[in-house]
Amino acid sequence: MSKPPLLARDFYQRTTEEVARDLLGKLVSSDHPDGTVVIRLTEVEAYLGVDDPACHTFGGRRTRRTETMWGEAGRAYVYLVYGLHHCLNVVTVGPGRPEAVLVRGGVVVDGIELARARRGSVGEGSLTDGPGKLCQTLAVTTADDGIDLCFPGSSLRLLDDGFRFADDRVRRLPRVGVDYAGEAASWPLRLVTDSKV
DNA sequence: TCTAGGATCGGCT
DNA sequence: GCCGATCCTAGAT
Repeated sequence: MSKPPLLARDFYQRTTEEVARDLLGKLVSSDHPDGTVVIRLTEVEAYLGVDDPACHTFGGRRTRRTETMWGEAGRAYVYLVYGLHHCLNVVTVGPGRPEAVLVRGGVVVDGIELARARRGSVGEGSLTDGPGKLCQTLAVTTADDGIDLCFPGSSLRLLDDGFRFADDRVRRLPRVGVDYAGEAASWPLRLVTDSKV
């Protein structure tokens, strides 16, 4: 496939909800010694920082884990949930505004053989239909926390090949797995598209 | 130090 | 549809 341009820093330096919407349809490219896997994003969730009870930085929490979210936009925030699954996020806005977009799902558009090998014998549809699975497919771990997604030499990058989902293909739903966040659990910050690309 | 709980997944009923 | 795995993180002591 041809080589689509990198998303520039200013793409991420907007409101988190704008970035989340525009991330749908963009490409995530992951380079490792065993090869490259590229996916097109079809599902994301916005996390709105210190005023969002579902966000790791709610109330201004700043710890070693969340340090990346407090920094520059356009970097990867990777953490471990339930002790065994990784989650990939994209830091938005800018320094001092610890907000991010959680990457929940996509479809593999390049490196399908490697993706299958990493995920074991599972059906095509279940390759990347969840944050933990997606990280396994892209071989993303906490070692990738803080990576600059705008830097051409990074092993993890976000690309724009010009594709965009039409507004009528984007659905806004409540976020998943954040019941503990009270009313915020029902905020429609989960953006889903149908995965037929 | 110690304790409680989690931005999930896959297997089982 | 329900439930357990599994261990890191954060906050309390």
